[in-house]
Amino acid sequence: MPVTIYDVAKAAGVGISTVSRVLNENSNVREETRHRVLEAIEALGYKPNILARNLSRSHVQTVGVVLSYLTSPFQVTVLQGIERFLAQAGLDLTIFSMESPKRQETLLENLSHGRRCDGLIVISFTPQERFLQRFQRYHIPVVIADFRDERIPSVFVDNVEGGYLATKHLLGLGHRKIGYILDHTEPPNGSGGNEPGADRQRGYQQALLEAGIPFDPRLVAESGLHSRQRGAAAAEVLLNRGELLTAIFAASDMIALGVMEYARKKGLRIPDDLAVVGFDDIELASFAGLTTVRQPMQEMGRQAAEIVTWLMQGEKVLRTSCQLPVELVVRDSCGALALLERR
Amino acid sequence: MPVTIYDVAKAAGVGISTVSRVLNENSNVREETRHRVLEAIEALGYKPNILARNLSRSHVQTVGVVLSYLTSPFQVTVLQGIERFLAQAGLDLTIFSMESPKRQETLLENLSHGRRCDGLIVISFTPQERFLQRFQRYHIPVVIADFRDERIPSVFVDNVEGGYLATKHLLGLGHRKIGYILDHTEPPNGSGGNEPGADRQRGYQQALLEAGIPFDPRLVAESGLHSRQRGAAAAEVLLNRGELLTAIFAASDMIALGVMEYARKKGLRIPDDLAVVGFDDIELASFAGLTTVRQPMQEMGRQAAEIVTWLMQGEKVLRTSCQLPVELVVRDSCGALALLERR
DNA sequence: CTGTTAGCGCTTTCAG
DNA sequence: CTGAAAGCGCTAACAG
Repeated sequence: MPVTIYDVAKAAGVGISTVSRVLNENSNVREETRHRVLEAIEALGYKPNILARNLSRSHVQTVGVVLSYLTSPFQVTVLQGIERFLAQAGLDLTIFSMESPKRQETLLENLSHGRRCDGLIVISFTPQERFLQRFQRYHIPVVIADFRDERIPSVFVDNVEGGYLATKHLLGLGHRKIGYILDHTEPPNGSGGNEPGADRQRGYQQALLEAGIPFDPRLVAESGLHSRQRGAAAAEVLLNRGELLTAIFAASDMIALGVMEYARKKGLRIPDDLAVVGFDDIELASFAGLTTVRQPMQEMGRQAAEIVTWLMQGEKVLRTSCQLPVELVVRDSCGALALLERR
Repeated sequence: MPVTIYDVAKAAGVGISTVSRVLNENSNVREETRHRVLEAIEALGYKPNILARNLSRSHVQTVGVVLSYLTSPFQVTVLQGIERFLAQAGLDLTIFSMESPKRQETLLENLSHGRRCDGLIVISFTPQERFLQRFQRYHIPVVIADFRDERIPSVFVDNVEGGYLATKHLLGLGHRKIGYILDHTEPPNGSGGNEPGADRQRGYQQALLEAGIPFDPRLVAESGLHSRQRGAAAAEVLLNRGELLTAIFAASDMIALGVMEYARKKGLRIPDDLAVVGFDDIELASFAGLTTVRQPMQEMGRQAAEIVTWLMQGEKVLRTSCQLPVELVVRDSCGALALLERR
């Protein structure tokens, strides 16, 4: 039923390889022949069968994106950047969501020899060594977004700087007791790389240090996840430890939003009673009037996508890591009012 | 280099078709033979080549999802439901984002004969007839989520009911001048189906009618898109038409959020000066304290996914449309206070 | 420049 | 139950 390359060849009075040549824009075809083939293609409404082409070329014109949650606005925004780039590069994008660590295992297991995609982008985590090796054996390039890993190409921001900026800002407003909430210190699976949350804490501590304020571990809490619920819970823990915080820096906007909700529930006014700074600058942050550290999420995705495509074409990428800038975005959640009151 | 079915056959001392049989769990294999093959597979670490399998079976074990914006929390949530179902069904999910109408054309054009996926789910719009025909010719089932179209299987909610519920609620609080903001009345491309925004308006009008309030077209505005910016702009238009609205019902939470932002900017207190009701119940709505009409977004995706997979297996789906329930979720954005003040 | 001929690795009749 | 053989539709040497 479907028209194949043979039909076209016959109709054009040429061999199939010639048809193949014009299909693949191979130059070695006389203009006239080429024309005849094109006409036959047009006349028959021929469309090459991708499946056959894939088998023959042994690739699938697809890059996979592995992310933990489709519920994370941050990750989805990175995904957007990836999608845009891939779309205009003519590559398909298939997504793999690994909601549980166990699922992550089986997922990477499959992907690493399944040839379901020619390249892979993982967001916000780094695969275990054994998977990395397997991907390498199968020549499937992997690049990481939002996570720094020396072993493979990664695109990330300067998290230390981000944490520093946020804390510095709070300090500048007169705050002395500043809490910090991160997702988790240790990566869920014990692989290499630098956890963004931990890096941001470094920046936080550095700013404190410069301001001559001793670091107090009782002012930091872990939320586990980047969710409002967890953020609120962590805020509760922090605020009930007996230390009188006047500000909280959260490792993500989602956590910060949770902090804001908790504060609201407890009748704490923001920023008067509690200043809050987030991280990421997801769309919601502007609605909530949240001061935050902006990451170029889309750009992060775009770059990651660009790098995999290079790698997929066999190009050696020297600059194996790519650091993007962060930027403080000041909004209402830590008004200058706080400054006056506290001095 | 990679181990093929031939290697396994040789190692197990059988023919390749036997290996194929055990691979595909075909019953006609003696238990002992089967065992031997399994061992060979294990020993060699054999993994079937998906590309070859795809060509042979002529399918790709993938379903495509076409959506307009990855920026829409609503669509992403539906996507989540789809992803969950597909993952456990062992199917891959590739996403196609058509940010512009022109891109939609080329996308569907390609998809419809590219055999890049075995089934398709489109979110919030309906493809033009010619594409539908082509998909049918190529036996690629298509199902729609969040849009009703008689021509193909669709999963949607009772939008009229939703609009009715929202308006009724406002009416019950004592509001008489209730505005309505929808995205657009006419579908971007002139294809069939019922626009949700228009249906919700029907419910709105019906509630008004029952309350004996004449419908005033000056109280409805179009935002064009489901975005905060557009929502705010529409609110401005509405609020400056000279009618003294006390409440606005928005066709989506994003629009409602925009309304809230605009109100905030203008110093209007919510709900005291202006009550707001949204639609969807995206995660943000609860943060914003927005009263809204909840759609079972994940479930919508799940059902759509379930239906395509049935169709892909060649099953005839009789019940070509599936309507899910909506539910009013009351939060602060239209407090009962309004009732007292206005009476 | 162009046609012939092997594969790509698996599924699937069709005989035994 | 099992093996041989014929595709699936295209790409890519390899000869002309």
